[in-house]
Amino acid sequence: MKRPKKQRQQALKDSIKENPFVTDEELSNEFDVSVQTIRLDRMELAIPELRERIKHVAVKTFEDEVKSLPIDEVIGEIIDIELDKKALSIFDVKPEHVFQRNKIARGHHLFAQANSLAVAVMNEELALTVKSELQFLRPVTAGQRVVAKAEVIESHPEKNRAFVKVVSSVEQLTVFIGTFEMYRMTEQSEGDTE
Amino acid sequence: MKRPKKQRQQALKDSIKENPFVTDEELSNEFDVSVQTIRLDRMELAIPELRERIKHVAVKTFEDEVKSLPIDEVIGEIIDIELDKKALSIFDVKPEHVFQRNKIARGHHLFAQANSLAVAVMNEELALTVKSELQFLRPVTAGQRVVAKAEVIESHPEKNRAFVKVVSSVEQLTVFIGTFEMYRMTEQSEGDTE
DNA sequence: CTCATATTAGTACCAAGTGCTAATAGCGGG
DNA sequence: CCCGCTATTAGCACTTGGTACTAATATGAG
Repeated sequence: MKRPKKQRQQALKDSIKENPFVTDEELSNEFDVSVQTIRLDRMELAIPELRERIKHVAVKTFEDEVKSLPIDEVIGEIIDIELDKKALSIFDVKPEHVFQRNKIARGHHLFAQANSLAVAVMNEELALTVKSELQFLRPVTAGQRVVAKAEVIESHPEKNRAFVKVVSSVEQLTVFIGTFEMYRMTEQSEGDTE
Repeated sequence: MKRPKKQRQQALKDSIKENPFVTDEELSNEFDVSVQTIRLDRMELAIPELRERIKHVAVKTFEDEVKSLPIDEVIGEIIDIELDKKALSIFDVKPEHVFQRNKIARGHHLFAQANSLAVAVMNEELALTVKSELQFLRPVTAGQRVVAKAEVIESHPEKNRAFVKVVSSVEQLTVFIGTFEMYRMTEQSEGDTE
């Protein structure tokens, strides 16, 4: 017979993690054991019942929602902003942001934080990035907090352009510098083909 | 007597919106009516029961979570790769990648695709981006497929440096150009799984 | 074979409901 | 004052997805 109580329990854990909305009965079909066995497994693994799992997820989002809504599409949390002048955001580097091998953050996360901030600092919400130059000066690793400071260094409202410089640092040490040429999409002006 | 059926229902709506985790019984205390009245009210207002409300919130977050995860590893699907020479990937722009207002893809996704590809084309997996210059030539919208072509244009193995140029296009039309200066983290390459 | 563990079955019970029927309250109009 | 109407309340059966517990049965290892 299938001896794999351990395997089943591992698979069970994975399965529930992947889809917390699954009932014991569905699981019992999936693993071809009785519902009771699933229940025993859950007890041993200290996995709560469906409703508690769902509630947990819901509570989490509900709490997050308050935080994430105002900033919506921004990577990193905006701490301070002075429209058309400067802005500041922080981004905590977590394991999912880094290369597995050396724990160094992938460049596009730093870029995303800086670019989001550059977009946010513009007085228009519909700002697009036209050009940018980046320097990745020091590697950033998981667990570090990156503070990005954006500054509008040149503004040409008549041409719908502005230049934003973003400097990101970890504990006072500069890790990234980017300059962004931004385009303001006032009204429906399409085709920013440059 | 309190005539306010309408007021109560309005208050009920607000109350549930503010805290979806409240049971009918709690509501019946809050409004000093019977549980049945609360139920009738919910029916009239088409407000689902507690569990369904919670589930709804949970599903919403869960989907968001899955969506926001893929900014993890390689962005875009690598179609063809010739190490140290060139590589090609495609990236389908989906609703979650664009600004809600004008459906234009956020810059960091294009960057992420290009940067990921630049990293991938390097013979080392532990390649870091040092500098880069980007041009966002045309807006890309949801539903479009971005094809990125990376080419190693200069290689200095002795200095552990290489320059990669990435050109991204949608239907033959160039939308993005980026040049990346990459740094090889050679070290002594260990077990190369992944 | 025997013993422990694993699994299954079955029962009672719970929370938070739905769905339904029926009783009652309150009040306004004729 | 009674009629009729809506609003409210009560009560019961049933549902989901469980918990808690007991008991029976497999199954495998020593």
